[in-house]
Amino acid sequence: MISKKTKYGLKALAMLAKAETDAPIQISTIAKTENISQKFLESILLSLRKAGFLGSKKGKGGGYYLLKDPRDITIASVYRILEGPIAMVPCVSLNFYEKCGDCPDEDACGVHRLMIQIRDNTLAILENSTLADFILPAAGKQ
Amino acid sequence: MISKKTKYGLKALAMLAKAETDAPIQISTIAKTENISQKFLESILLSLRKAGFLGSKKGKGGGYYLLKDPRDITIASVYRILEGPIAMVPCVSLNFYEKCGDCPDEDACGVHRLMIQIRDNTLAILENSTLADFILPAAGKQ
DNA sequence: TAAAACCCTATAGGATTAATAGGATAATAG
DNA sequence: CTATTATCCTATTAATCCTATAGGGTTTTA
Repeated sequence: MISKKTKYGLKALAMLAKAETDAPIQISTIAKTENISQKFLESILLSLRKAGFLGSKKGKGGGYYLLKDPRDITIASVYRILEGPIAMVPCVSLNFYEKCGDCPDEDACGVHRLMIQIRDNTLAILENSTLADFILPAAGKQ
Repeated sequence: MISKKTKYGLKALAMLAKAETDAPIQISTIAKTENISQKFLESILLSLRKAGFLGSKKGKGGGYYLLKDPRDITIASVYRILEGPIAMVPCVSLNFYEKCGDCPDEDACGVHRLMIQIRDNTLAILENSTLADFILPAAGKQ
């Protein structure tokens, strides 16, 4: 299960991607449309901006806008920013690796081997899904 | 990321599957071998027994043992018992469905559609992985 | 210069996780 | 029959994480 933070982040990104305009959209607009607590959404969009997905404009007429083509924003990359590791256990994470406290020998650990398989399969899905998949009706990929 | 509960449960099941004997193995033995808090492991094995995966024997010479063939215990089923839903959001969960608080129309929600795809792909992996995959060296499936 | 809108930090309440404690119950060995 | 072994079960706790809120600061535009 992903956190609401990640879910809200994805919904916000989807809305920005659908907009198809370069004009910034305000936090309050997104919050109302998607039924998200505005203050909570603020912190989420801030993270996404610092991660390089979003640009922002301050002052009257300001707001947030996408910096990249939706096809170049993978779900995997958003997931890592908002949710953290994609792997099920730290000892098989590529980007957030941590050694197991228990388990002296990773190569001898059956759980470890299985988790690597699951990680690779999951990654294949998340790396191949992009924001663009939100917009189009669920047709095949181009 | 899965909880330690699920990870410990999988390690314990893997150890029981490897044992290849009908003789019960004691909690203390599993806890020491796998470096798991014994009391914590107790509650985990209890859940797995109630779920029908394990049998137990009390008293001297007692312990836990597998009730099924390792090939008939899918990772998905263990995951659901110890961790909960496999889906990333409740509104696409098959076994633990819950309607979104936000999001009035599920069919119109881009996140919803994507999460269904991810769920189906993840399920395909977890339903096709079994305890038996822990035992054999990572060779191809039979 | 006033209003709009993002920027940033802190914090609080609640839920969940991980572990511990302590005993009750059942089975076996001698 | 009794002592020992080992599971069974409930309750509690400490720590962490999640979600949300508060409250102002800063920048931009009209």
